[in-house]
Amino acid sequence: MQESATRIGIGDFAHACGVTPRTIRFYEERGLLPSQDRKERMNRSYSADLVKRVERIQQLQSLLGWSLEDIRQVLVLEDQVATLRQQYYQTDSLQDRYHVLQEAIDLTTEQLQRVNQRMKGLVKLQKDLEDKLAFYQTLRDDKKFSSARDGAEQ
Amino acid sequence: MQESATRIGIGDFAHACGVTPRTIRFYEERGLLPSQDRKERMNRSYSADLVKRVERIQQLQSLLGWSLEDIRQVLVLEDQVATLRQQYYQTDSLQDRYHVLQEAIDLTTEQLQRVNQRMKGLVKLQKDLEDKLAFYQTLRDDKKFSSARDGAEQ
DNA sequence: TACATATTTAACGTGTACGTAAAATCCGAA
DNA sequence: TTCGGATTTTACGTACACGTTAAATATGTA
Repeated sequence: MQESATRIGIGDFAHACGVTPRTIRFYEERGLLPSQDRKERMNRSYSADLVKRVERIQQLQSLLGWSLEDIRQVLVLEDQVATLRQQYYQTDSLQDRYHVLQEAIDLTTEQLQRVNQRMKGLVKLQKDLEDKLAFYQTLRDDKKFSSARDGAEQ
Repeated sequence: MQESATRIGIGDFAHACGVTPRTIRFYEERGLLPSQDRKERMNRSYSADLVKRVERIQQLQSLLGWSLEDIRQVLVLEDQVATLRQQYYQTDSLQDRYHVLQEAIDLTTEQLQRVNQRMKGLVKLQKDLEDKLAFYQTLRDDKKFSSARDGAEQ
């Protein structure tokens, strides 16, 4: 029964998220952030815990290269599960609960697969780069090059 | 002294790369693929080993989320080093060789840092997803839910 | 209550990475 | 040599993820 926690304006909120207000409104427009029911032209306000949600959006965007629509679908399902968790035993349809959970599991599994695929690619790329780096360094420190470098130093 | 190896048209080449001819021309236009010196309206032709280059472009694009301009800079430097490797001991300026190598090393190091950063993020995301998945599965397989599920099964 | 500053909606603009269409031209097989 | 499909250049179009501007309105402070 707490009074509404400290809520901040879109400027401070966006700054806390490391984005611009435009981005926040854009996310709301695309259904990634909850659209508040505010009276005509009333200003938006945010609780600080929503920052995590924006950070998660950026995470999925930069790390997995997903579109905002992809991300929205993930968030929607996560929200459903969160709701389910709150209403734990009071939910009307038990079948619905089960199905939402199953959907969440399927989606999360798919996400994990994508993550693992990326991981594989990244590991390969990492190895390639390390090999390349070692090769360059070998060339650089090669005696024939060292002598050249000596010549280059003054 | 081999005669020019089997060269293929842009259609087959693009297909081998898993992209469209438009993409190939676009990459050439942006300096990611060598612009061939062909007479007026002569058709482009490609040797199959160039496929690797396009695959590398896609790799950096999808795994690191780099822009084509970023990728171009990397490729240009790699090309310089490759050239250097060919001319190994016949290069005019030894200082130039050293500087190109040093640039390549710096750039590769920077790439590695970016890769490692992404890797960290991915590992974190992976862990989050695994935890989430386990949580969902626990909820689903919870006895209170199992009984609900039993009710749902006809 | 006056005022400075922040926020609002609406609309158009931007950069990236291509897609698509059209008309001319090229190239290889018959 | 002729013909049909592939390729050429040119140019406009598109999807995404915001940026920018402008005019009106809201909000916090003196």
